[in-house]
Amino acid sequence: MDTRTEIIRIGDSLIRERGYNAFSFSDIARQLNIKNASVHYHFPTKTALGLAVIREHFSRFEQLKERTTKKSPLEKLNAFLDIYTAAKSENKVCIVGSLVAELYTVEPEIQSELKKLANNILKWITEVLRDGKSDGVFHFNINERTKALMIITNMLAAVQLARLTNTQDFEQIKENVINDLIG
Amino acid sequence: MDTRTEIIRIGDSLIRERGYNAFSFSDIARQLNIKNASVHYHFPTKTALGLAVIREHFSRFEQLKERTTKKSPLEKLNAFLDIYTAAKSENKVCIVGSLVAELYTVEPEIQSELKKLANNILKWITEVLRDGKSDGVFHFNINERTKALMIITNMLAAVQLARLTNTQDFEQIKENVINDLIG
DNA sequence: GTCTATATTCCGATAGAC
DNA sequence: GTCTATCGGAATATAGAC
Repeated sequence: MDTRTEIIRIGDSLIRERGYNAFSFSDIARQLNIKNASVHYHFPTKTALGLAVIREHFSRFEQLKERTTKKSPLEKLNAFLDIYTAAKSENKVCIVGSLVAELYTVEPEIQSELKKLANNILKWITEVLRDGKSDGVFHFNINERTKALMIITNMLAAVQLARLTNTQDFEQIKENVINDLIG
Repeated sequence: MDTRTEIIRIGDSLIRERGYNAFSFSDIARQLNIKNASVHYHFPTKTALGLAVIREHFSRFEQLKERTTKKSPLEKLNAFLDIYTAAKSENKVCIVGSLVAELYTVEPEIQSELKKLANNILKWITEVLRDGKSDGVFHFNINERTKALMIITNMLAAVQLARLTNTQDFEQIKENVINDLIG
């Protein structure tokens, strides 16, 4: 794999495990057995790397949407929830939940890119819920956007809380999100 | 107010607004018109200050519990939700949601104190839900601990997401948490 | 309890050789 | 594309005067 891609992968990992302000180019260099300055060749500034990391998540989310276009709303939702299961298994939080805590310390470009990502996700989940409801598969009596917010907040904070309470709590929350919707 | 208390107040504010790794003793000194070294007189290390901030929240939570001992479960829950409303009004996140994102960058004492706080909150909300259910005021069909987790994750992430999506989203989530329980 | 001064370390970033 | 070397700045922390 090329160095640029590896840098993004490690950067993402460090941000979601330790936070944006806690990682340095040296951390990445060390893991790749190259020098600090070499990382700067690929990403002149930390902001440039931060943007690339968010855009990687953007791209993966677009792929998830494409991959599931012809699937059922339930399958779509499950594909989305799997993102958090993967994060939890590595004891990482999601990119939104990580960067939002440090939002006012990062440059405006990163802030606005993160907002775009969060709103993009919210919009898609809202549509999935609407479709699932008209199919008669999902059951809820509030507007779709609010229901989407309830589910996203459950999952986003579930991976965060999993670091502090019981390991099984994450699975309990995830299971309940689905059961509440289809039960 | 004495300097020590002021330092805790400003430290808490900075942690919840910008994150633990993004604030410095100089930030606090500047706001108090004193010098870096004077802050170190009150708190020899950043870890000592971080611990004091968490313990301040611990103490406030204990006060909330005492203050509401004779109140109804619904009033207790509302008092708890008000913590997040207050945070949201200042565009801050809650102390747990802030520090958990940087958990693996802080010293073990802070990690363990934060775990104690989170589990203490979870335990109390679980009991409040159990009481409200036996009173016939709260309605839900899953175990109390899981329901408590659902509510806490909703609120914890609601203040975080409020930084990225619409301002009204927080109120929508809060309203739905209550309605879902009593409706 | 606050100050000046300073030690140490680390970080983001750049210049220029290879 | 990676290296060595280095700059400027900021952070945590301490010593010692007032």
